[in-house]
Amino acid sequence: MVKILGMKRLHIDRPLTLIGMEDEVDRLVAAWRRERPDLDVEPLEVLSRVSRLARHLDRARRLAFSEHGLEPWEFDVLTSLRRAGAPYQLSPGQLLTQTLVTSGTMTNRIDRLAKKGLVERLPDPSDRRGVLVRLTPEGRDRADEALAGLLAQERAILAQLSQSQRGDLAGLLRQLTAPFDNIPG
Amino acid sequence: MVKILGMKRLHIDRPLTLIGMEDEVDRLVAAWRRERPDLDVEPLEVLSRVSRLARHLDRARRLAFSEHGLEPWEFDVLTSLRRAGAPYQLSPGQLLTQTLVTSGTMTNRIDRLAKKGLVERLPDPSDRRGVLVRLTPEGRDRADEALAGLLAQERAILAQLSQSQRGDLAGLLRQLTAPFDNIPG
DNA sequence: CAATTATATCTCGACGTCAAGATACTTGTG
DNA sequence: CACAAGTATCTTGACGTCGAGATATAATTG
Repeated sequence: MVKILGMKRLHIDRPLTLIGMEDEVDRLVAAWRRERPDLDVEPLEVLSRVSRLARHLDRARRLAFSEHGLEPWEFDVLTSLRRAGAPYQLSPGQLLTQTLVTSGTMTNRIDRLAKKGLVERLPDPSDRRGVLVRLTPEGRDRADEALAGLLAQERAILAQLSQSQRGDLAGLLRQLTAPFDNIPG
Repeated sequence: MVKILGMKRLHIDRPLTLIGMEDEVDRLVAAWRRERPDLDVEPLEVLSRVSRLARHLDRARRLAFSEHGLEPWEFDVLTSLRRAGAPYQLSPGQLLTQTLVTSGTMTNRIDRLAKKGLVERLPDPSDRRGVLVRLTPEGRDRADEALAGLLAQERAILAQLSQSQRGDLAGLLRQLTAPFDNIPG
């Protein structure tokens, strides 16, 4: 790599063959530096990796869940209810905020889960506009099984990192997500 | 927090009020530890944050791009071509692997971009099955503008971290993405 | 060189999501 | 208490994606 005196090149040359492997984002960043040497594309080093990794995780999860006959979106809803604790019920509105989807989507999801017998809709006794969505016993079991499978898969992916690296990574990511999660982003 | 002797509790108590803010995943993990104290949910600390952050980034990007009259998927395709360098052309197949979508989706995307005059389809002179997708001058300009906007936004998000933290984060993420990007995941 | 297999792209129908608006109920105000 | 504003959920239509299969061309093999 060419050294350019006086130019802000804050990233450090890494001997990739020793420390780790090159990834798609390294290639992407190199391409931008070639095509747009006037731009500082350092942000992509972090945020493009986040997006791409998320994409890969989606695919991997889809696979893991299919072994339990669940779609990712089904898992999201069922586990939100499961986490709520007995009696495993939340309003559609509470489910919205947890799953980051719109209300139309959630109505549709609840419909389909109810048809499969994994949740049931109950009238909210304290607000007649409202509804409560409750996990059925089968829904609860399916959620628990799928969670165990997911964790096994995720542990395998994270085996790339040491325990302390995982802690560091979680901490750094928290710093980035906290503004979104706390300020109504 | 309760201390449980003899139990593997590898995460470290952090004084959140001093070091940073709690995020949605902290709440999620706390809920699981309450509902399923038998499970080790540590993997979620990293990978759920990756997924949720990616989701937030999608939304933020959508906003940034809309100022330039582009959708995120349009940006993905246009910038893939832009990065390729002059004459800014790639086959649909090359675009597939860069954007992680299926061939049916890419056909559709190219159709729509061509209708907007941002790309054009040319026959591949060396393979009559093939097609080349080429950026138009306007397509190139739009890609460059949108990229500048995106980088500005991402820099703002990353201002949460110091320079060295950004470097650390990029490195840790690379270790996780490299297996997906190199082994045909 | 014919037959087979592989590759590149496109077509098409099903599906999930979103955004905007509709409906029904509740809360706050005077 | 009446009325306006707010809230919770559902409905609807447009849209983008996927996945399986179709078509056309290339590469391989005997």
